[in-house]
Amino acid sequence: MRASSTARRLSVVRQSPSAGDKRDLILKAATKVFARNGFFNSQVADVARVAGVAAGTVYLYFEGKDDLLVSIFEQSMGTVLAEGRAAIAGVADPAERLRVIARLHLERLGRDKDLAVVFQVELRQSVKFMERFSESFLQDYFTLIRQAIADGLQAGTFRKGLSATTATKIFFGALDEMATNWVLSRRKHDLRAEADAVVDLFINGVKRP
Amino acid sequence: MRASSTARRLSVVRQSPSAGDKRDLILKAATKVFARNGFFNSQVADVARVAGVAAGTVYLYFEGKDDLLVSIFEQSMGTVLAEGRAAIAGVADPAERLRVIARLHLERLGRDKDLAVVFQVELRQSVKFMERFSESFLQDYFTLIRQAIADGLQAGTFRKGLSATTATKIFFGALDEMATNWVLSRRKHDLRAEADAVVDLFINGVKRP
DNA sequence: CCGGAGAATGAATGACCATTCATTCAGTCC
DNA sequence: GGACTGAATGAATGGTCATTCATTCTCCGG
Repeated sequence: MRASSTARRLSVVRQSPSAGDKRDLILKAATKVFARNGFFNSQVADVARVAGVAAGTVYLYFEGKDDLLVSIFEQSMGTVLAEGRAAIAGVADPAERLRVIARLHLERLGRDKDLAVVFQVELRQSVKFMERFSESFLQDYFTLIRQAIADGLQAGTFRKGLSATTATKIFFGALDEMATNWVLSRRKHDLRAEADAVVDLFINGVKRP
Repeated sequence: MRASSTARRLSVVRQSPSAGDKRDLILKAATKVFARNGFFNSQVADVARVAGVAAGTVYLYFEGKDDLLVSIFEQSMGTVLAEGRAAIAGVADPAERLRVIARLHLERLGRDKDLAVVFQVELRQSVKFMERFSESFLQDYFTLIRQAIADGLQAGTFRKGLSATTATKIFFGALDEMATNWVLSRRKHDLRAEADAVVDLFINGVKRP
């Protein structure tokens, strides 16, 4: 977390044909290693070994150990946000838009257990880390959700007087807990299948109508 | 996380008048230090200094650094569970019981920022830690919630066909996210005040009736 | 086939810190 | 007051890695 050099930028500039591949390779290895041992119990050398490169090579593509974790987050969130925006682009109904988001959210994590572990557990290392994440991509993700809720309020399909911000946190919290629970539970149920239950409960509540 | 000796048990047996006090003192110091630096970036020596004792003294009361973290969790959860059970004992209405739980949950964390940080961030260090926690006290906490929901289903005040387990995760997830968000947000709103919003949304959903 | 440039290597370095334990301290009893 | 006991101390130890960088490898143009 110390350095602030240009390693990443350089790696982008590097023209060798397999440069991007190797970066991805290391990132994938890091995801696996961090997921299985935890970030602080993982050695950079482990990541290198799993990636099939020497320890020093990691430092050609990343600023240091911390940068590996940060990069996993940034890369995944970048993809997720892009996919999310694309997926809801054509969906007008706010409730339906929330459903799309919930499905994407749980499907993505349910597809890659290691990534899910890193997201649900390893990324929450320290307040400093989390504050940093919360401020960037995660903020955008929250905005995606809040927008749908705000639209529902605007359109009058959602109850008046609701706080969009609070509802957003609750919606995200519900999804987040489903994912965490899945990561920690021994018996592996289908995470994706739970998206509809979350959305349904969020829309209708538990009370008998 | 290695040893499994009897340090803790001994400290309970110890008869010196201030033994319990000192253990608490160290635990409180650990909460503060872990909250501010993160568990892995904290040194046992820091905890000792804040507690006003020598480094070695910590080992008279705890098995090691890990035991500090585990003990913070166990002590707090023990209290919370006892308080929670007592508080809902006289409350018959399931929805009202959920309200009591939500208030207690957010009030307790809102009262002690350091404790909140440790619970929302530091305790989620690694899957190994979390699995261990999930299996013990947290399981009991979930049961507390699930029972209220099951009762609501039984009584017919909650919608038929709902999965109590899923609803429990969603309810807990919502509370959990409120707490995490509070911990990470710069402007300190009143966490306790959000309990009602969570319960209300959980009961009624967002849709206009 | 040679020279050179960029990539990759991995052994060596230097910090860092949990834990131990020989020593000191403080209180109690006779 | 002196000997005993358990509590507390904190300097020393040992092990663990992140990171560096001198060296080796690979590949390409001429």
